[in-house]
Formats: sequence, C-alpha cells, structure tokens
Amino acid sequence: MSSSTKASDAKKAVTLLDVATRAGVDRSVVSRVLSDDPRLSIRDETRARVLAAVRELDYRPNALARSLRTRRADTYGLLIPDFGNPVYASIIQGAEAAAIARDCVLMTGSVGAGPAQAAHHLDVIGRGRVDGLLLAGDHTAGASLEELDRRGIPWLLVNRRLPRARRWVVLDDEEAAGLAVRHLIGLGHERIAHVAGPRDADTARRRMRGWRTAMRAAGLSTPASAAVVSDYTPEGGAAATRELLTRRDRPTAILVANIAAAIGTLAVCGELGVSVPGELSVVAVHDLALAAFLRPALTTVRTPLEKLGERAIELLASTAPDAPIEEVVTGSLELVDRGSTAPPRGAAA
Amino acid sequence: MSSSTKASDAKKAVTLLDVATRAGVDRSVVSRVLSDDPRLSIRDETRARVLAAVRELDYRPNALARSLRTRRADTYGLLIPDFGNPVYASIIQGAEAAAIARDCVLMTGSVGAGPAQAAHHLDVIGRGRVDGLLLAGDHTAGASLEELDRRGIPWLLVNRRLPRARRWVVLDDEEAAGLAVRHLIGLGHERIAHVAGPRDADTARRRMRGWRTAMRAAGLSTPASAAVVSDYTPEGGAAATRELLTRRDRPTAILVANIAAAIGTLAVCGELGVSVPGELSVVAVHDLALAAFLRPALTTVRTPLEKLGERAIELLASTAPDAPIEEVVTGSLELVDRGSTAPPRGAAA
DNA sequence: CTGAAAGCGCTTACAG
DNA sequence: CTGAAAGCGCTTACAG
Repeated sequence: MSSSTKASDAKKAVTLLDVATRAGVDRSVVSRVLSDDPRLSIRDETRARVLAAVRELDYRPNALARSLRTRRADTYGLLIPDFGNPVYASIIQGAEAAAIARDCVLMTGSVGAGPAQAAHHLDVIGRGRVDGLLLAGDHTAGASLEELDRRGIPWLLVNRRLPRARRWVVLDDEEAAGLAVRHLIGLGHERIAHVAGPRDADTARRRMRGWRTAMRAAGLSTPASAAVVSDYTPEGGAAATRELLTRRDRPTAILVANIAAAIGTLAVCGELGVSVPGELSVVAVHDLALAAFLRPALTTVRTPLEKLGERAIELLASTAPDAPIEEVVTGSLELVDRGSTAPPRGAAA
Repeated sequence: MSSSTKASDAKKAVTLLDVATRAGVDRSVVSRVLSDDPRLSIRDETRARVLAAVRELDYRPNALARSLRTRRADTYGLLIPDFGNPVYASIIQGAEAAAIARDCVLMTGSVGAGPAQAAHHLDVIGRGRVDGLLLAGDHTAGASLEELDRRGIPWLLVNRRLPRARRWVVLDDEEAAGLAVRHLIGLGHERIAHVAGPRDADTARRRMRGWRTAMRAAGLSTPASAAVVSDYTPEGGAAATRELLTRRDRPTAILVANIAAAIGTLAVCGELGVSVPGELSVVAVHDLALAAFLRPALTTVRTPLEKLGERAIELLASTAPDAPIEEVVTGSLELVDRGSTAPPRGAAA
C-alpha cells in the first residue's frame, strides 16, 4: 500500500510529452485529440495511437498548467458561515453537484472562526484560484464585494440579498412562511405568533413579511408583540419562545423562522409543560431528517436548499460578471405535516 | 458594485512584471524580496521601492503559476461521506483551521451522491491539484488507495482504520465508550445494552470493544443479545432501540455508539412511554449543541473531533508519504451529564 | 495531415 | 548588488 519500493522514488507524473513520445507525434497533437479540437484533421490510425498511449500511461492533464494557459481555474469558491449548520450543508451539496456537472471543482470555506479566517479566504481567492465566488449567508462584509470587483472576480450572494448588490439568488422565503401560516389558519388558529430571525438577516425579513401578509389576508392582526426576534439556533428559539409563552394573550400557534430555532421552541414547551400540539401548534421553515425524531415530530415547510446551491453555480458560471442577477428559486415548497400542528383547543371540529 | 465602467474591461490581474517595471528592477528580484530569499543581498532602498510597488499595485502572486513551478499545490483534499453529518462538520472545521495555519487551502468533497461523484473527486485529485488527501469515514473503497499510491499522492485515513493501510488517525473510541459505561456503572446499572454502529465500521468495532471491556472489568456480562447493530442515523437508532426494549430482560441503560442514532433512541422511548432516565438511562458518543435541547437533554461523551481534523492535516503535511502513521488522538474526552442518565429504579440511594 | 513556437506567471540556479 | 535565462506542463494560432 503506502510502502513504495524505495523511499526515494517520488513518482513523476506522466506528462503530455511522455504520451506524445510514445505515440510518435507532437505534444500539440495529443492535446488537440484530447480536447476534440474540431479544426484538427488527423488520420484515424494516428488518433488511435494517441488514445492508446493515453490509456497505457493513464495520463491526466495537469490542471494547474492548463489553467495557467487557459486562464480558467475550473474552480468555484463557496463561502459559508459554518459547516455545522445543516441548512448550509444542503446548499453545499447542491453546489457541489452542479460544479461536478460542469467538470469543475468546488472549494468551500467557512468564516465561522472569525475575520482572520475570512480574510485568508479572500486573499487566496485573489490569487487566481477561482473563477467565481458564492457568498452564502450573512457574513459578507461589504468590503469584500468591492475587493472582488476590483480583482474582477465574479461573485453571487446566495440566500441573502443586499440593497446595493444586485447579484443574488434566494429562496421564496415569503411564500414558505405564508404556506405555514395558511396551514395554521386552515386548522382554525387566529393568534399565530412568529419567532423571527435576526433583525439584520434578509431571510428573516422576508419570512416575517410572509407571516404578516398571510395573516392580514385572513383578516387577522399582527401586533408587534406577536413577533419576537431570535437567532437561528436552539438557544435563540428557546429564549424567544419563553418570552411568547409568558405573555397574557398567549398564542395558540407559532411559526418559527428556522428549524434549528424550533428545536429550542419544542424544548421550552416540554420544560414549561405546554403540550404540543394540544395547547400550542408549532411549524418551522426548512426540513431536516431529524424533524421526524423530535418529540413531538416537527411539522415543517420543506425548502429546495439543494436546488438553491445548484442554481447558484449555474448562474455564476453562465452569466456575465457585471450583469445583475435577481432570482428567486421557486417551486418545491411543501408543508410536511408531522403532528406538531393541530386545531386549537376548543375549536369547532 | 458589480457595475463596471465598461462591460468589456475584463480586469487583467497585476503580474510580477508590472511590479518589477514600476520598481525599476527585474521580476526575479521582486520574487525574491517577497519570498524573503536569504541569499538575496539587496540595498534597503531598492527593497523599499519593490515593497512600495507591491503595495501600490496590490499585487498577489498567481497561485497556479507558482504551484506549477514549485510542484506544490499548497492545497489539501478532504473526502467525507456527507456534508449533512455534523460529526464530519467538526472534522472539516479542524482541518480547515490547520490548513489555513500552514498557508494552504482545503478542498472538501463529499461522496454521498454516489460512486460517480467519488470517481470525479479521485479524477480531479489525479490532476495535480492537491498535495495530499484525507479520507474520512467509511467510503474509501480499497481501489482508491492503490490509485493514489500509483500517482504518488500521500493520503491518510481519518476516523477509520483499514488492516492493510497503515496510515490512519483516529479518536480513542474505546476509551470514549468505556467512559460512558463506567458512568452508568457508577450510577448502579448492571444491565447495560449497546446500540452499536454498522458491522463494517471501524469506529463501531472499537466502541463495542470499549463497552465490553468496561463491563467485564466490573464483573458484568455482555451477552451477544445486549448489543444491536445500527447505522449512525436516527432511523437506525430507533429500530435498534425498539428491538432492545421488547426483549424480556430489558436493559436499565443503553450506550448508543453515535449521537445521531441516540436521537432515534429518545424518540422510540417517547413513543413507547418508556421514561428516560426513570426507566432507562441513555448516553451517546459525540456531543452536539443540539443535545442540550432534546427531551430529555442527552448525556454524551464529548470527543475532540476538531482536533482530529487538525491533527490529520498536520500529519499529512509533515510526514513522508510512505511512512506509516498510526495515531490515536487522546485526551479531551469528557462526559457531559445532561440528565438522560440516573440511577436505575429501585437502586439503593 | 502534423509539427514547431510562443507564452500563461511564476521561481531559482547561474552570471556578472 | 542585480539581471537574464531556463523551465514547470499545458494550449493555440500559425506554418508547412
């Protein structure tokens, strides 16, 4: 296995010249055969010889040399807040698949460990290693965008928008929230509270709007006190839920803006002895396999996160660097009813 | 922002020649100044001129050109089963930090989407893009190792061993399991079952051994029926737990080999009305923030997963490609008692 | 139908 | 103290 015949035999990679020599042609011929150059006319016999040599030597073109010459790295970058966040895991998977489909490579970095780590990623990216960069989530300091523009590196915001940056792709967060609210209204709820996302998060604003719009469409009120800000963590969801449940006019249902926060909501309900869904219905945005194993199993709105990642790569790869991109990935929203929602107590059957 | 002055001005990157011209020296001088070449003697004044030009032009050396010349990609690869698995999320974070500390880049790919995706990653890696490859988890078909050896690419197994591959770094899985078992024994349990990992998983075997060894050390028996195989998912943990709980000689405690599986264990207990920890104590290997928000909050053994990722990069970077590496990352194991474990019912206080 | 040459942007041994 | 040259492994316009 790892025991080579000699410690000294650092394997030299097979090069174009090796293949050419073996096939008895020039390097340029091998290159053009492999890239299917349409302007190359070559005898079938010669081509066969070339391909045989390629196969026999198991030749792979050196990606670095090729990139240096073609000025394309065939690599895309993806910056995320944190690998531990399952929402971004799905986005990565979609982006990875799309990159592979284009014969490219995806380089994913996280900035969770702080600004030094973010700076490192930005620095690396300035060295010609990527053809474009996806910026997913709420970590993108404005400065980076200017720097990327200065260096001529195309970028695209994913799952967030910025007023001054007209290149983004997002989910239909408003509709996702609306779908959840209409489900609750359909069950007979009227006092539907909202555990919202962070104040500066674009997704949070859009889900909040979806909640408000759906409520108003049904003639229900959305007092400021019915929405409590939280971050997208169990801790945050727990604190926000605790606040909602200690109010006088307790809601009969809660829309939680994010599934991680909803885990905190369920925990607090258990702790306070509030039965779900008996006394309180709970529904969250984003679906995870985990949701089926919470107690009670959590009703969610499934969102096309993988599709978001895929689409982001496609847009980045196929659009001029200075063209505006403002796309909402639609469809595929689905309410997954797992039993944490039910008609409010005392509702007419 | 993304609106350039002209659509046509594809930004040309600043090159070594640009800097040299501006500073009035040769390219090679700039290169040696930037790399702190000790064999370069240069007038302070000239050096200052060079550095000024670098700064004014905001020059970054092209990583591809440098790598082509130096034959080092300054990049490490990491292959994981699945981005959705939080255990691997921690490993990635550790590896990313260690790579950055060495001024390198980490390229992480998953093979979850099937053999075609694995093949793509292997193919890419054969093209000179990485200086070494970490293979984390149970997806590494034997064939890849031979192929990597043939191409002279150093590799290292992470969180798994293979009999014929003497290059691996793992956690102290045996001790982690033992720690959990001794905690349960200390509480007074004697019938301690084990929801084990998959039969072919190396981590599963070692945790199983840790369970068995700790039991025997306390004079307790470990009949085959006390261990049920499961995969590392809530579904698997649920099925295995269901099986254990329907037996005649029901255990009073369960050690679950993996925290994801333990989520399934808790769900089944809730469903069957088995009170935790009243009737059954549950403890799992690996810790996640989530554990504090399960009902009941889950007692776990915290493992140094980030350290595992860090150490893997260090070993890969600093060890000869054909030297054996057999390292167990020790220390940092800690029992996190959150209340899903308690003395067995009827135990002497 | 195929070959020779230039050049992508670096680094490094060698000259002067 | 600094410059000129070679070369890493490719691709591509040009020659013949």
